[in-house]
Formats: sequence, C-alpha cells, structure tokens
Amino acid sequence: MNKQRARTGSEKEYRKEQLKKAALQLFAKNGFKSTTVAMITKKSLLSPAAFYLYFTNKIAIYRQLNKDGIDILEKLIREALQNSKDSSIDKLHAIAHAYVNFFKKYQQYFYITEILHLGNTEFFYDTAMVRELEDRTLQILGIVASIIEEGIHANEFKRIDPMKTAVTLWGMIDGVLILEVKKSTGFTGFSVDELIEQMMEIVLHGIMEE
Amino acid sequence: MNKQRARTGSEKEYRKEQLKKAALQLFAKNGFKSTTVAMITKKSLLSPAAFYLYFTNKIAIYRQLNKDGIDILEKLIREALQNSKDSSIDKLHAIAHAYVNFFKKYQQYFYITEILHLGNTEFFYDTAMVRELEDRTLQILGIVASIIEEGIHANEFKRIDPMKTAVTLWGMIDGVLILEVKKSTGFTGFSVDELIEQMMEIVLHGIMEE
Amino acid sequence: MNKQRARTGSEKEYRKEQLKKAALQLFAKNGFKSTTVAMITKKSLLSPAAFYLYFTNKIAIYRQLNKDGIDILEKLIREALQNSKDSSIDKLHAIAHAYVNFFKKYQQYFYITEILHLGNTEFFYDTAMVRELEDRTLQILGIVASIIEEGIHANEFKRIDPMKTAVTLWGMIDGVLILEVKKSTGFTGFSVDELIEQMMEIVLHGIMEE
Amino acid sequence: MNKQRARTGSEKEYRKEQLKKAALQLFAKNGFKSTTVAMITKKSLLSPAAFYLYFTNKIAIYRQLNKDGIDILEKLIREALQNSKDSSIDKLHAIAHAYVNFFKKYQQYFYITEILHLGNTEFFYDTAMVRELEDRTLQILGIVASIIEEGIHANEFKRIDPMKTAVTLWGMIDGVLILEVKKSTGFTGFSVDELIEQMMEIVLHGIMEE
DNA sequence: CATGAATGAGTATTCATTCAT
DNA sequence: AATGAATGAATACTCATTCAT
Repeated sequence: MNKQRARTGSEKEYRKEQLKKAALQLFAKNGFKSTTVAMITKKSLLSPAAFYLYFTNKIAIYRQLNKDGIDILEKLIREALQNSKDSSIDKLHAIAHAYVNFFKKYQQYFYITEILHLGNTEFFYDTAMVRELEDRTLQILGIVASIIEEGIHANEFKRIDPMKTAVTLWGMIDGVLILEVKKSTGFTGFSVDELIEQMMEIVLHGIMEE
Repeated sequence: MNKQRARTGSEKEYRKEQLKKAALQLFAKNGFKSTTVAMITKKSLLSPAAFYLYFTNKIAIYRQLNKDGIDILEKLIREALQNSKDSSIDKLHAIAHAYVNFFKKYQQYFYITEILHLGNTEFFYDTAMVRELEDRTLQILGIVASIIEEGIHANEFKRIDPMKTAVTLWGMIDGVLILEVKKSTGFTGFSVDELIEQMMEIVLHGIMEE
Repeated sequence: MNKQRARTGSEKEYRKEQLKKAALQLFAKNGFKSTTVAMITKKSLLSPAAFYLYFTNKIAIYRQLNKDGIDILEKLIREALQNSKDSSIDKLHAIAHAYVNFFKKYQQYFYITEILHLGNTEFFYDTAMVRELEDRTLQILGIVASIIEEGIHANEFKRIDPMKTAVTLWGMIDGVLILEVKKSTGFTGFSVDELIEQMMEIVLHGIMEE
Repeated sequence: MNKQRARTGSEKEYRKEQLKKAALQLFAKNGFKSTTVAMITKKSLLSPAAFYLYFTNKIAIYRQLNKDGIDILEKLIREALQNSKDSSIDKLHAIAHAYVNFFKKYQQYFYITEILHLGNTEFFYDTAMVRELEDRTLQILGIVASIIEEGIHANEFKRIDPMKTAVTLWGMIDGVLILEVKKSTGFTGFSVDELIEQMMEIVLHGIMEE
C-alpha cells in the first residue's frame, strides 16, 4: 500500500479534508450510526487507524462538519446581503434565497446541520460545542431580525417582533425544505422551488404593511 | 425476573402496548439504530427473546408506531374540524391547532412520523408501507386544500392554489415545530406556542383577501 | 385452540405417531440441528410444550426414529427372504432388493438410519442405545452371512469369509445408494437402479464359483 | 490474550491455515451447524472477530475446505497412477488405494467432501461452487472410466459400460469407507483395510474376463 | 393432559477503537 | 506519520426447554 506520509502541514490538512469530504457524503446518505469509520477511511484511501490521527472520535468529525456547515451558511447569507438592494423586502428575499441555495448546493451540509442530529444523542454531549453553535445561530438570526427592524422603521413591515419573526421565518423555510428531504415534494407533485416561492409570497404579504 | 405470563388476550395486548410504549420513548430519544431490542424489553420488564413473541422485527415495531402516529394525527384533525366554526379561517386555525396538539401531547409520535425516518434507510425498504403513509398524508392534505378552496369561494382567501398552499402550510408548521425539537426555541427565548401563533398570524394575513 | 386431550392410550399413541411422522420428514429434509421442535409441533398441530409430554428430548425422538427405521428394514428383509427361491444367489438378490426398497419407499428412514448421525455427536451419547442398534445390525448381517455360508456349502459361492463379505456387501450397497442421496446420480447420468444392477452383477460374478 | 499480529503475508497465510485446520477438525467432528465460529477461533487462539479478517463467512471456510479436499484427492489419485504399473488392474488397484489413503490420512477432509454436506442445505446454495465440484468429480470418474476402457480393449475386463462401472465403483468404495465412519467396522470386528481388500477382490473378479 | 408465554444461553456478525511495528 | 491486524463489547435474532395455569 501507499504509505504516503503527510509531512508538510498542508498535506496533513489535505488528508483531513479528504476524510471530511468522504464523511460528509456518507453521513448525509446513511446517517451517523450507519456510517462506519471504515467506510470513511476506505473512501479516503486511508487506513482505519489513520482516521484517529486526524480526529479523536467518530462524533468529532461529525461535529466538525456541523461547524463547517454553519460557516458556509453564514458566508452565503453575508454575500447575499451584500449583493441585495436596499429595501428590507429585498434583503429578506435575498436571505431566504441564500438559505435555499445552501439547501440546494450544500444539501449534505443541510442534512447534517439541520436534521441528522435529531436522532443522535451523542451529538449533544459536548455542551460547549452546542453552545457555540447556538451562539452562531443567534448571530445569523440577529442579522435577519435587524433587517426586519429596519423594515418596520421604514414602514415596509407591520409592527411585529423582529426576533420572533426571524425565528419563525427560519422555521418556516426549514420546514418547507425538509419536505423535500422527506420526499414529500415527490408525491404531492410540487417542486421545492414552487413551494418556497409560495411560502415567500404568503409570508411577505403577511408581514408587509398594507 | 417476573415470570408472570400474559394469559388472556387482553393481557397479551397489554404487553404489546407496553413494548410499544417503551419503544416509542426510546426511538424518540435515541433514534432507530441506537435503540436496541434489549433496551425496549428491559424497559418493559421482559426478556429480549420475548420481544419476538409480539413483533417479528425491530423495524416492525417501528413501522407500527408510525402507523399509530398517523392514526392519532388524523383523528385529532378530524375532531378539530368537527368542533370548529364554519369560517375557513377558523377551520384552518383548528387544523393548525390540532397539529400543534399532536406535537405537544404526542411529541414522541411526532418525532417518529415526521423526523426520524430521515436518517433511517431501513424504514423505506417496505415500499408498500411507504406508499400507504403517503396516501394517508395526501388525504389529510386534501382536507386542508378543500378548506382553502372553500375559503377562496367564500372570498375569505386570495386566489391561491389550494393544494400547493396546503403543502406549504404543512411544511411551515412542521418547520416551526422542529425548531422546538432542535432545542432552538430554548436559546432564542421563544416558546413554540408564541412562534406558531406568530406564524399563523403571518400566514393568515398572507392568504386573506384584503 | 383445540385443547383436545389424549385420554385413551391409543389417542396418546396417535399423537406420538403424529409427532414422529412430522419429525421424520423434517429431519430428513433439514438435518437434526436445523429441525426445530417448534417446526415439529407445528406440523403436528400441537403446542411446543406438548412435545415434551411425549419425548424427553429432541434427540430422543430422533433416536426413536432410528429404531423404527431398523425395524422396518429388518421386516423388509425377512419378508424378502420368505418370498425368495431357494438358491443362495436368489436370496442375496432378494436381500439387496429389500435394501433398495427400503431406500426407495422409506427414504426418510434411510437418511436417518444411515446418514444423518454422521455429523451429529449428540446421537452417540446414549451408549446403551448405540449398542442396541449395533446388535440389531449384527443380527441382520448374521442373516446375510448365513446365506453366504449356505451358498458356499452348496458350491454356489467361492470360499470367502461369510461375515466379512456380508459387511462388505452392506457397505457397497449403501455406498451406491448414497450416491443418489448426494445427487451424484444426477450429474453422472445414471439412475440408482442401473447402478445397483451393475453392482450386483459385478458382485455376484465376483463371489460365484466359476 | 496473545496480541501477536500477523504482519508479513506469510504470517497471515499461516493464521488462515491455523483457522482452516481448526475448522476442519471441528466440522468433521460436529458437523457444520454445531461448529461455531467461536469454537474455531478459540482453537486458533484468536478472537471471534478475527475470523472475519480471514474469511467472509462461516460457510466460506467450509466451502474452502471442500475445495481443498478435492484438490488433495485429485493429487493423490494422479500420483498413484504415475507410480502404478501398466496393467489396467494395477491401475484400478492404485486408484482404489489412493482413495483409501485419502480416507485414512485425510479422514476429516473425507468427512467434509463426501458426507457432511448431506445434512447441510446452506452448502448447496452456492450453485456455481456445486457445479465446479461436480465437474471435478466427473473428471476423476473419467480417468477411472478410461482405465476400464483400456482394460476392456486389452481383454483384461469384460465388456462393461466404463463410466457406469466407474461410478458404481466409486459408490462401493465410498460405502465401505463410510462403514468406518459409522463405527460399523468396530462392532463387526473387521478393519477397513480388510473390507476394502475383500471388496476389491470381489469386484476385480467380477469384472475380469475369465 | 395441554398450552401459550417466557427465557437463558447461545449464534453469526459488526464496528469503534487500539496498538505493535 | 501510517497501517494492518486484532479485539471487546455489542446486537438482532433463535431455540430447546420450562412452567403457571
């Protein structure tokens, strides 16, 4: 076998990336429990033992992928905001679009950050990590809330609780996207895009000042 | 060990219920894979072998719980409709309320029927069962769609696609409830009730004829 | 369920026969280990527990079937001798024919008495029983040997050791029949009958005085 | 436990041999079903899990032993033929002797290749393998048949069907050897050697041209 | 006598993790 | 640093046998 050693730091980083890439795909496809370390290392052309040079645990790589997912999402949202027009409605639209983008282009991260923990108690054992993820989520929600607040001040939106609305919005989009994950879009005959569009129409009508 | 035997049919039924109850709690907490038959039987004060007197498989009890969950949800929705007033808005409200009730009083069923399949490929092997669940979901969605249609004819609602809106609505509520499952309600500082209320307000405003 | 009680002795005997009949078929088909008590009782329309009213063990019924098999074989051989002509050759032919008959009409007994013990150490634990089976086998072999002896005295056969020849003969016939059991007759393209005929021709030529 | 690791390829091969050796003995003694993977690994001073580093299955090692057995038998027969004299009788004798040798020196292989399948349905699932074994058996039988044919042309033997006689011969020898397996040689008071000798005498007399 | 229910002791197989090299 | 080998602890499922009724 090729006993290539990762002597330079970048080589080591490369190996780690390989492992994460493989793990991401496998976790998204099979879930945490059904993905074995052997599967991950095989896909990465490494030995099972090598895994433990890069990650302390199977759960560790899973947690790392979670953080990466949040990073990506945050970046997408910030970019979207920069490219959006000034009106609050446009900004909200842009954020929603960014979230849908995250779902579509990084679906495997979406699975991991938004869904798969749910049946996976190990994940929540590392409370420090959980708190960090919560903080970062709050930050993003804060951005959304501040846009809503701007919209209220600009008389674009009704007088609604900005943070509460941000959280609600998040849940609503999540829920529609999860329909796709559950394959519920298939048997109902609607695409996610249609449903998201429908949702945004309803929601924006619902919060706009008449 | 307790060597009490379930002699009568009702006792046997009782044992089966015990097993289902235990399994429900464990599946909801740990997911399918991480819940072992031994855990279920221990909680039911039975030996692991006894499990197989009542269910052919581990997946069998899981599927049964799924069907039970749908039964409960359907019943709740039908009851809610019977007790609701005539206006379409009230009816929609009643259904949403029933769904939230399902979530709150039968949360473990909610986990199983709405979330946990997602990381659980075995579940989908029984295609006949999947199709049955899809059909029943479509039925419920059909009820919602027909209410929306009524609302449109009565000029209560805008001219929106009833079925598409029903599906969207389902996703939105689901998403908000899942926030609670994800413990996201905790750190954001809002209760599910608040969020659902907020959502319904936005949504109803969004679809009502001005 | 039908809780019919076997009150009379004959009823009890009937149940026992039912169990043996079912066991015979199942053992012959699946071997000892792969046949479960549950399979036997199900086929006999009895409860698993009832089995133990009639037999102390799973191995016990197996041993009983063995004895039954020997009984049948012995009876067939005795009948064959009574109906055969006077010459020793005819008698030998008749015995061989009886053995083939045993194989063909009571094949399941043949499996049990001649083959299946072989991978089944439990069987040999009951040494008293083993000895009994050996004695009865010796008796039958004794009959064959006495016929050979007669044949020698009558100058039909060469001067061979009668008992040794009887044992050899037994092995040879057994071997040819076992070819059928091993499905070796299938792929070689010959029927058991042909092979047995061929064997008898060779053997009789081989032992006859020229 | 011994945590010695098989590092070199040859060491790994050695471990595999150890496992096969242990399995061979156990299968021959207890049959397939009653031999557990744990028994095999214990005898090989390995953990049960290690078994699966060397074989995919329990049935896999069993099948491998079968092939090994046929290899050995074939080699013994070919060697015997090379060392035998020219007459067909001598050749037949040599082959019979090789078969008896196989039985005596590799008795456990004999059990596995000739007997134990019989009560072992799993074995026959791999139809490709079964056909391969059949083909190789036919080849060996073909060799025997060709010798008989030569003998007929050389006026050593009567005009008999060569292949049919080969098959019959195989069955007859097998049967006599199986007597030993069944412990029938013990209580009758004859050794296998005596019985085989007796058999060969009868058979050769039976097929020789007078 | 008859049985349905129950279980202890197994079974083959898997997998995260360790470790000698 | 890297790995192939090894394993302890599981894990779903089976089955001969027992026993309260």
